[in-house]
Amino acid sequence: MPRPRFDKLDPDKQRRIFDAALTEFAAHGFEQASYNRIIETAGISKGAMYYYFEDKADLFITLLEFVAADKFAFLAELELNPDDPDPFWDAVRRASRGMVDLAIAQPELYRLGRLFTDLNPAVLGRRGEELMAAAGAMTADLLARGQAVGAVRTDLDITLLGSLAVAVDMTLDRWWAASHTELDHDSIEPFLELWIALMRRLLEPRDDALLRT
Amino acid sequence: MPRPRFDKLDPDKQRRIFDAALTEFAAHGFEQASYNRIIETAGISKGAMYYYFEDKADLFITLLEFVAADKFAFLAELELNPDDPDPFWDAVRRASRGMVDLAIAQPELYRLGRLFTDLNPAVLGRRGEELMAAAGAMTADLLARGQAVGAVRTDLDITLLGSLAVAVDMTLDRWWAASHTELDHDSIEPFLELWIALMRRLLEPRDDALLRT
Amino acid sequence: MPRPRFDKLDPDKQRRIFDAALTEFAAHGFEQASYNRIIETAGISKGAMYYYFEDKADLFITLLEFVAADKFAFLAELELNPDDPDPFWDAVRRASRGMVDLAIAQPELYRLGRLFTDLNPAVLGRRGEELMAAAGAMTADLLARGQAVGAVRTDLDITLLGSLAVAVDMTLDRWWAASHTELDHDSIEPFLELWIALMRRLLEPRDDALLRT
Amino acid sequence: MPRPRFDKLDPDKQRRIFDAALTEFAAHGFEQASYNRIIETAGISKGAMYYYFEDKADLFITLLEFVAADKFAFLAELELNPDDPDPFWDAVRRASRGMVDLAIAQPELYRLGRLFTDLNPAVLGRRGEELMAAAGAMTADLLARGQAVGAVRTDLDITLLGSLAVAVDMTLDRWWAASHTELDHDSIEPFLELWIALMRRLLEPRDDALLRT
DNA sequence: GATGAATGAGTGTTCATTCAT
DNA sequence: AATGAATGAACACTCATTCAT
Repeated sequence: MPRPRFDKLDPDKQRRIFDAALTEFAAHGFEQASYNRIIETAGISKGAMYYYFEDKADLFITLLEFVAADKFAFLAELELNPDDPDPFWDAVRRASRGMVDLAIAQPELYRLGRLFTDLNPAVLGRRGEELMAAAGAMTADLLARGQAVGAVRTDLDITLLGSLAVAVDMTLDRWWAASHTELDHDSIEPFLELWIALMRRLLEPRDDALLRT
Repeated sequence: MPRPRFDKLDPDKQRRIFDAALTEFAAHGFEQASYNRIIETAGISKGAMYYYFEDKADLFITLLEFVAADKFAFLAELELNPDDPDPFWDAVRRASRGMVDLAIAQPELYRLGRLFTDLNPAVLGRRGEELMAAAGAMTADLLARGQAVGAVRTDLDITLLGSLAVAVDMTLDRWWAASHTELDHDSIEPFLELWIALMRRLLEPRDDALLRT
Repeated sequence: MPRPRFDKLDPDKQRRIFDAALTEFAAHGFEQASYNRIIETAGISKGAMYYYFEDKADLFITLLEFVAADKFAFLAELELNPDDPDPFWDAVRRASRGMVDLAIAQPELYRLGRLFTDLNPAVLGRRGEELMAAAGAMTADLLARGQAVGAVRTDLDITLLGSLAVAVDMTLDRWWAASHTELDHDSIEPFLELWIALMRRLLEPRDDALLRT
Repeated sequence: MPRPRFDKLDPDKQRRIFDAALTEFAAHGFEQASYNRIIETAGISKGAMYYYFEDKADLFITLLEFVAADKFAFLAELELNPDDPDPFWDAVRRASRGMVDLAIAQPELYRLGRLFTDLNPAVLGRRGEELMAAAGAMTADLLARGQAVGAVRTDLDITLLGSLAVAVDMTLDRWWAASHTELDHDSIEPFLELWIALMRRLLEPRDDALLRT
């Protein structure tokens, strides 16, 4: 249960809990994170924590949901015209730049997102699966709109396309992070170009059409 | 050090240890795996285990090395002619089929390999880094040979290409495993065609050349 | 940190913990003492113990601090007149008798103090060093007051003088304990005379002045 | 049992065992030393080690005996004339300088000696007590000869005098080691003067004679 | 609503010693 | 005379969670 109680909690305590959780989860991942440590850092009592959250997993996905909420907001405002793929790729580029900025400005938050995609959804139970499904649906929605304007191939399962896009995205991020430890604003633009170019390679329609599953 | 003593151990016990370790690591990953549980499952005494392996990490990478040993053997026999990319892709297809067969026949072993690519090399110390470096070198070697026959683009960092290939590979595997829970031999061939087609999209030279890093 | 929670603990449990710790530490020293054994003897759960004390070292120095607290209290009340050494030696004699009484009445507590002087401060971290420094400062203070009234030589490093006094003290204690296994009140007075006489030999000013370091 | 077998062992192995033991014991003390580590460092088999030495304690005191053997050799050659204390103190000074040289040249060996004096003889059993008694007898012998020439007071138990001398010795050593981390040959001579002066204070006959026990 | 004391199985690892070969 | 495989209790410490108050 999302524990509606938590919504009514003193916002300051909410923030302290989320901050502590974010730091701990970002630093150690879900399984290695210590719930005790989070509770201690948040400066909240153990009983209270278990009053607000069922357990460690509950806190984790509540945090994820909270963070994910506005990540796909831009989708709602995205307006595209049929047969003109370019605005679609521009939107993708803007979204992508948003992620890069996030990675620089709030690396912990960014790491949390990464954690989520790597995670075995089973350990988080039904709510985890729901969240994953929601994220998948968002991606699928974006891709479907790309398909509508002819930017994205239609010969493959759209969830597979989504997974591939995410995988390539994460690989590029890791590679970029590894080769640019100091944040280097000049290299962001070319990186985004590379990013888009690879996405287009993967996603654009071409004459090598394959099985539709 | 893999504690050379282990080589001389009664093969039956060797197998029991490897089996127990494989099951545990495949099921929980390195960090979450319980060494105690492995020891208990293997039916060996604690002292004996520490007589054969320095610690949990030692067992883990020993197991990985053991498994990885023949994974890239096909590379040695790979002979290619200049300006003829097709044999390269055939070789890639054969290697890929080998992995798929493994995933079906020995899913735990296959999962172990997956663990490896996700792993933070830091937790395994120098030997872990060496193993990762070796795997990276193998991939880079394969790609370099692809470049030599014109099959693979030369405008990107070769380790990035390798990471992308691995990422796409794993995504496809996961997707295929998810959609074909019952092992379904008929769908393997089209899956491999898809696999190759996507790899070519990513890796083949084209006129969208980008930054060389 | 002595985990302030401990102060609020049921006094009976406090005593059981301190008793168990005192017995174990006095019998085996810090390193050889078994924290598990202490916990078991105290009849407390493992988690509870770690709730009250950070770790084995924390319990140990908390115990030491507790014991040391009133050991040097007499110093505060010590009033001496210039150029009259005798009251100084009387005070020293009284303090010394206090230690001897302690050794008879609570030998374990006494042994704990002994442990402390032998201890390598490194194993206890900063708090250990602080405690040792405090004890050293107390000794130095006492000696400095002895110097002020002409009872103590001024030609040697005061910390060296302190160490020598402690060493001679401990040697005498050991010797006396060894030769008087049954507590024998009649022999205490002559022992104290010997004690003072040897201290005077070591500490009093004489014409054999040496290097000042 | 001193395990006569050990005497017949290949001298090279003897040395390897003693070297390994010396290093380990000097570094960690008797209790914290790891017998396994010694065996491993010595490059000898476990079974062999237990063939030569009953256990850890047996190795330890065998090593101590071996080391102590020639420490008091100078006593045999010491010739003194009645009523002339000076040659006695000269001999003491020479012996003392020998110890200082040892501390500089072979600090591990020196630390071993220190270990011994600090040790609770109980943990080493009867042989340990014998060794302690022997060392005590040597010291007593030296002091008795000092008494014979009027250099040493005769009003105190000679074993107490010995213990005091050892305690002061060790305190001075520790202090000197602490204040001269870099070995500083110029400061050795004044240190020896201080050493002798303090010993004389403690040991010389004076008119403050006390109880004879 | 909220506290924090309490649990005890769990972690990975080291230990001195034994004994069949 | 010598090997080295094997033991399993012991070590200090962490864990997520419960529950009486």
